[in-house]
Amino acid sequence: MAAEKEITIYDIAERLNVSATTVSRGLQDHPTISKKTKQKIFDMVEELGYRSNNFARNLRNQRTNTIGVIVGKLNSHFQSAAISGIAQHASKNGYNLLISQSFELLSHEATSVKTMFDSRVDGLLVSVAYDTENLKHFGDFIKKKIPVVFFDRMLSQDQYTNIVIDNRKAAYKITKHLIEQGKQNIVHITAPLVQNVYVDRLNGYKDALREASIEFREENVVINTLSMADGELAATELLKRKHLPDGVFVTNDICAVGCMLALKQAGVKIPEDIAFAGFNNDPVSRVVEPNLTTIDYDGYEMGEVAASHLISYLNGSLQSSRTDTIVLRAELIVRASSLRSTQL
Amino acid sequence: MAAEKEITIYDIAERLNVSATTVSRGLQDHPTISKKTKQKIFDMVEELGYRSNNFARNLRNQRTNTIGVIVGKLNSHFQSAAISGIAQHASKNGYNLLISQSFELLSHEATSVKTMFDSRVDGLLVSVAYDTENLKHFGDFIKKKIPVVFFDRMLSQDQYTNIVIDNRKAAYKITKHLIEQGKQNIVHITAPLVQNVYVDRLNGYKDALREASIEFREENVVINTLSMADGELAATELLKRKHLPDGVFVTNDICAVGCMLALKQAGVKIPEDIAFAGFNNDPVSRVVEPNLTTIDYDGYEMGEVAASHLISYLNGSLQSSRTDTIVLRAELIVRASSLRSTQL
DNA sequence: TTGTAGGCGTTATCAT
DNA sequence: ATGATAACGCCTACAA
Repeated sequence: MAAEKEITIYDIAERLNVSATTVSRGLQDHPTISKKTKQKIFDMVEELGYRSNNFARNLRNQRTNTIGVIVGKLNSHFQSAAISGIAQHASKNGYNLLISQSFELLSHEATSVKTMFDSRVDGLLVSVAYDTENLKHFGDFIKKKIPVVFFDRMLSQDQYTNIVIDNRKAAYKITKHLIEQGKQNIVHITAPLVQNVYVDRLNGYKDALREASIEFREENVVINTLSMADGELAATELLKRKHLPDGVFVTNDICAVGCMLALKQAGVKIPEDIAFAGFNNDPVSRVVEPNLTTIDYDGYEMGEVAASHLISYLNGSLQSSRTDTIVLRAELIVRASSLRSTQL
Repeated sequence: MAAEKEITIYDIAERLNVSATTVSRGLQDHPTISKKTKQKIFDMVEELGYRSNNFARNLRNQRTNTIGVIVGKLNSHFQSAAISGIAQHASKNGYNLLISQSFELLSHEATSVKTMFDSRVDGLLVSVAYDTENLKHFGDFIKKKIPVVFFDRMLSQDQYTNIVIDNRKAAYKITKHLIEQGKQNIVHITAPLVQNVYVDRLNGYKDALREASIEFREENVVINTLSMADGELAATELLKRKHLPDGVFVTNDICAVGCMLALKQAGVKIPEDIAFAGFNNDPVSRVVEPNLTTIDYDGYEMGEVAASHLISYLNGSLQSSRTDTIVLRAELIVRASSLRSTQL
């Protein structure tokens, strides 16, 4: 495949009548190389169109300058925003990205982890799959002390760094808001209670109920995989109930929208009959009618923060504190889907 | 950073009392190595937890097993679906991905191309930026005969392979549909007419007008960057016109939705006053009310096809035909935003 | 069927 | 301030 021969530091050295060592050092801005020599080197680099060979360098340096990223699905608003933030920060710092998706399945995730390990990534950024219950499959990384940073979802405070939001508080705030609108029988639609994300949100929901002296009822918690179709299914289930709920808090905007649309089609008035709240501030939340009350948090920022922490570890500036938990901002955005008509 | 020493083929060779050459060959399933020896090698690989070092291999082999991907923005429905498809196919074939975004700017794109070149990717998959007018910045790749495959957007039939849809025909079909609904004064909202994608869609739009003997009018073409906000801006502009259009065909669902929402807020009835059509079948097209008529085409599939073609080149099975243009399926999806009320 | 030897391009060590 | 040398781990002519 390769046509012409690649220019190496030897070619430069030869033209300049210096050693390859000098060229190598000059390229790295080593202090012991004179300004004049460095200038000559850089000029020759330009002239010959030299590009350094990462493989030789990585082979020699035992590091790859590559960060592995594992997410559930690339094509969700939140995840792709996070990747975008990661990509931005990584490329700014000279790191390449190896991206793979788990399709929200532990089995795929484990395979990806192995691939990443075999590719010798310098570190890993992960948002775990729905059904990931423990972190055993990251054992190789622990053993080799390769840093792993989890973002959005987390399983353990102990061994890893996590970048998250305060899910419990956010869920509390949004549930409280629904209660303040006069709602008493609030259904909570969420994903399997494996991830802290969903456990915490459920707890926040319970906190708000408790505060308002509303009894928590098990049947008001609906579990699915938070797709739009799941939202529609949930709607048909709700419609069969003897007592319709008067509020629904879904842990994902897309699913909330699916549910809202199906209920509307069945003649339910939103927010009068049932008030709605979602989570994530996905663009669709401003398209659905009425606009969806939600929790806003910034995937792009979360990606940036996760990448910047990982890179700090890699650069040695944060070696000692490998188990931070960083909590990012998340805020309630009130829209028409949850407001009494008098407020509209 | 690295703790314990890595296992190499030499370690395996030593334990087995064979040469490293034999191990290397065994690992590659070379025909001249006996079945028995191969088995012993694989067993020892398992026992010692050997993983091959890509850097050494790449250094030696002069290829990277890495594919570069450049897209406009990661966080758009279409692009992330495409990446998802690419990632899937690439990983299945043992290729890594280097992903970067141009933010729809030629300047960023050119930088990315350079980075990719310096990273010595084996090939490139690109969806060019809005303002990319020529492919000069891919010159290094041509010179070195490194294959580049363009998807969705394309600039030239000659030097590269392109994976596209028939944009002209799709635009023709959807415009014709609007005309069949009785619309005569149809505005076309699109991106700068640099990309074939937008030129072709404009031509399709014109084709349909011509066929119906409707005069094409320059002022009915609105150019922006197709964001939701751009759609809102376009709406205010339309509202100022002496004669409101009775139909709008936008080359992107997100922008169409922004425009629809703003018009609705101003009291315009859709589809009675103005019928709407979009492009891409983004999920929001089924959320907005009325649901948006659009053109469906599959980003995931396009990504897969693009990746599979590139990989075929790389594997040598397609060397000769480096300039195919593959046209994928795209179909009209009619929804309420464009139907006369009698049809509803 | 297996082994020997050299090189891919870079950088660290030790020397000058 | 600069150089010679070895090593990173793998692959492949050539030899046996």
